[in-house]
Amino acid sequence: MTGFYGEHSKVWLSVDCIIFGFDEGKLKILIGRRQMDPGRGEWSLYGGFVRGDESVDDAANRVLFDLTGLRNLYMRQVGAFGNVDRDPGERVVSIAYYALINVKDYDDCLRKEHGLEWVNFDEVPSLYSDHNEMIERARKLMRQKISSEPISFRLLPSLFTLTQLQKLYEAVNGEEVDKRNFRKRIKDMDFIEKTELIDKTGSKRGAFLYRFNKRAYKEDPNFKL
Amino acid sequence: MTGFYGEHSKVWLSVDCIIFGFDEGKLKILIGRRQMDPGRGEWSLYGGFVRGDESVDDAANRVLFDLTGLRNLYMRQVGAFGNVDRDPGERVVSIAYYALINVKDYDDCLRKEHGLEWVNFDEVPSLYSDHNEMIERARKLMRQKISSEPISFRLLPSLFTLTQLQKLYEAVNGEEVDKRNFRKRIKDMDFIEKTELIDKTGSKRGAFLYRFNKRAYKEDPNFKL
DNA sequence: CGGTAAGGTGTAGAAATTACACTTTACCGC
DNA sequence: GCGGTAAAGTGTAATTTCTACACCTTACCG
Repeated sequence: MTGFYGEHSKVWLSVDCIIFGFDEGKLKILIGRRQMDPGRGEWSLYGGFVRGDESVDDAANRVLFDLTGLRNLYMRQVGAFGNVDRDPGERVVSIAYYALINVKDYDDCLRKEHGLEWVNFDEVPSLYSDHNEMIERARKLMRQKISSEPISFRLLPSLFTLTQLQKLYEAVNGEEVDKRNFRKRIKDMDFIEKTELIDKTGSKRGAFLYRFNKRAYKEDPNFKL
Repeated sequence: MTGFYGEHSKVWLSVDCIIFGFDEGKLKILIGRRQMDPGRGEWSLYGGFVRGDESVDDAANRVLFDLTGLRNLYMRQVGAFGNVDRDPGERVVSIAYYALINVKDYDDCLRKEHGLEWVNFDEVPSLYSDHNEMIERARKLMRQKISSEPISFRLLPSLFTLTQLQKLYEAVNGEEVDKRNFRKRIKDMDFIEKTELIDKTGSKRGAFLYRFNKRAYKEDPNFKL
């Protein structure tokens, strides 16, 4: 309520994206070598500046689309990072977002064009500026959400096996869970539907493929894993 | 990583504070009449602009101190609010913070000087711009935190009765809890210490006063309410 | 000195969570 | 074609946690 509109308080605003993927039983994020000064060449999250004619959320969506060619990704704000010297050049305040994508949906050429790499979340190198802090906070938030809302399916193909789903939870939470207890909980959620299809890539025997039924979830949104 | 430093992407940055208090068995927040254009006269959160030489967190702390005269308040970021037209005048992106204070610690003269009022959380009027959204998100976050971390004591005097503590939880969660079950959970937490002091203001009989022992909590940080 | 209003206390049933081990299946290599 | 292998799939009992529930105590007040 106090304050004033004055040039001296203007800042550049950017968004930075923590893009989670899940592959080969590991939680991954997308990082690349920074292609601008300051910090050129350092490992970094992918980001962009907020334009004058778009909301901060829109900016994040734009940056994500630019990067992945995908719309309607699951995306949530992590928060604002606003230390004075967080950008060695100018004052830039950044709003971090995390997003979930199915690695298979992401065109690998596009990834290479942007010079990005999937790296295991727990082998992330030292990143530019405060980006390590951002990813830590993103992971905490994602971990909370993934156990109370059905967002895990955003990290998997639309058809998945229970073993895949379980490994995903184990990767995110960093601890193993009992197979039978896990599957018991799955059975309680009718919106996780067993199909007649079988995946043979993961085992000789083959495993039933399951599917998340969004409509059924909306009617009885009781998710807990 | 893409992007550029360009004047057209600069914005004003402000902080807005959701200040929670607890009094007479109700959860309250501080709001006032906006004293500047645009929106002069509307109910509003208390806020301020981020200066060039301070971090966003520092700005929130400064604004809180300016308002309350208190340091080291419990404060957490709610998030960035960045719709293009959220401020009817200029483009202003705001970072919301919530803080917890013990109403008794807050000098009432200071409150009046700033033209602020304590209002019951569930009777908050329509506020300026997106401030209602901010307080809703703040409450969700606070509610989560208060059940897993010992921050409730920030809303109470350093000596409090179990009934006070229980009423606080009931107010925040919006549902009543069983007295015996509540007290059972308290007994499990050794860092909530019974003193020999008795409060006679709340009842004829008098109730024992309790105290939060921070040091003991650190040794065994198991909080759950 | 009786009424009143808040403080304080324990137990039993229900529900949720955890621990735990063996059989099935299909492919692969010999 | 047969044994080895590696993942899929399945149920029960013990423990723990959560929930429901009612009565006596105390000190002030009129």
